[in-house]
Amino acid sequence: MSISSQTMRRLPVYLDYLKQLPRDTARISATAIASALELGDVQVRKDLASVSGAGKPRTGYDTAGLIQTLEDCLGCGEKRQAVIVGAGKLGRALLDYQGFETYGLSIEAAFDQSPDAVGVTDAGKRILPMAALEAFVQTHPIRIGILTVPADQAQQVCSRMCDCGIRAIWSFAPRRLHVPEGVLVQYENMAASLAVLSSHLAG
Amino acid sequence: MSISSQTMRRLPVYLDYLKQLPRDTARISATAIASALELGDVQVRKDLASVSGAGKPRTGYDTAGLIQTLEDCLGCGEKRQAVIVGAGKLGRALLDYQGFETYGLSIEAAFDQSPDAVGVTDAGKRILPMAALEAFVQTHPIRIGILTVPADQAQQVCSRMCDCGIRAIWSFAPRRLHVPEGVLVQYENMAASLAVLSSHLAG
DNA sequence: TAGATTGTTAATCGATTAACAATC
DNA sequence: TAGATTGTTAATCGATTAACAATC
Repeated sequence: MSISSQTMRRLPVYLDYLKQLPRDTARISATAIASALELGDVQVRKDLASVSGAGKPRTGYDTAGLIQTLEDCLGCGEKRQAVIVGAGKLGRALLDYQGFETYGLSIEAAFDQSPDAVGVTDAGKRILPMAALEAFVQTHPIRIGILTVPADQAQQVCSRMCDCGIRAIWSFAPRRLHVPEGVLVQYENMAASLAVLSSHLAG
Repeated sequence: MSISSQTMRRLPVYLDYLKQLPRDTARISATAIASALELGDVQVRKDLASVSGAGKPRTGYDTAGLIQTLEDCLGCGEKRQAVIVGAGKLGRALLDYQGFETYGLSIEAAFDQSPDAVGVTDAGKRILPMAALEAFVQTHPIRIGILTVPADQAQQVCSRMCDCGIRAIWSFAPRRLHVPEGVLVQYENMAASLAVLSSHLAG
């Protein structure tokens, strides 16, 4: 039974909520989670059922157990290695951001075509020249590529990533990408969010 | 007739695509747009119909006219002013990013509780102390607040934003926010995208 | 036992897709 | 005219919500 992508997107929201609860919260009900997160209680129960199945009538879920289950499901325990291509402001911000480690993502290095960008960041992460991309990816267990290059270079860099074996691409570039069968592209479309905000202000 | 939020999110995607076409592309069909963006042609036609209605059978849409219509609809012409609270790496990256100007968003200043953060960025944008937030928002036409503080400060900062008249909040903090009636919160949930990527690699 | 909660089955809702008439 | 394309109406699909039996 595969988990729908809508459910998958809510799992880290539940996990964040559970982790910020007081330490002594031994049990928690779907009803309580739903009310805190402003979601439907049936939706929460259904989402949790799709990964856990350990809820008990009357008492709810064991908090620690549920956190463990969600972490397992999101792969927080594993270390999934990624590289970033495009060491502009956004690329460097993501590179130095610690928060993704919580979810098992470790960004190993960034690459940039500009010789000026090459070096080491404040957090001690390496920025390497573009020419080093293929060798680096092939000598490390890199499976995720993060794209923070300008739109007009996105397809070209994406193709290079796919060619050296990257299986999942997280793209911040506003451009639809063409990838081989089996490679997943996840678009982080900031302009889309902005459009929704704007239409609220206008309407 | 109000535009659905799914459609609204696709409008900037269409706009980006149209703007990168060769200058001499006088007309374009929904079929062509759909095939380039890997969407359904009926979906594109329906989205465009909801804002334009200027498509002509056999010839398609006037490219320049469609760009203009989309820009109007997304408010690219207006200047919507925003502030950022939280001048960490992500906050500063967004502050200095030029790309949002294209969509009519102008980030006027950032605010941070740490005295060390206060100053001026590379791009010449001001970072001010938190105490200056209310006065700044009330003396400028700020309607959008961008939240890039840690999760545990998000609600408190969000409330201050709402209190001084901000009507739309774009939050990068992994925390559900409670806002008064009429204020829109748009969550940019990076962990959710990461979860989808991870499940692809695992599954 | 009574009551709160889970998990499942059925109904609803919204968005996408298919079918087709209208038009240039 | 013939053919490509638009825009609309109906059908489908997926996700959310409501109703309810099961359980501790």
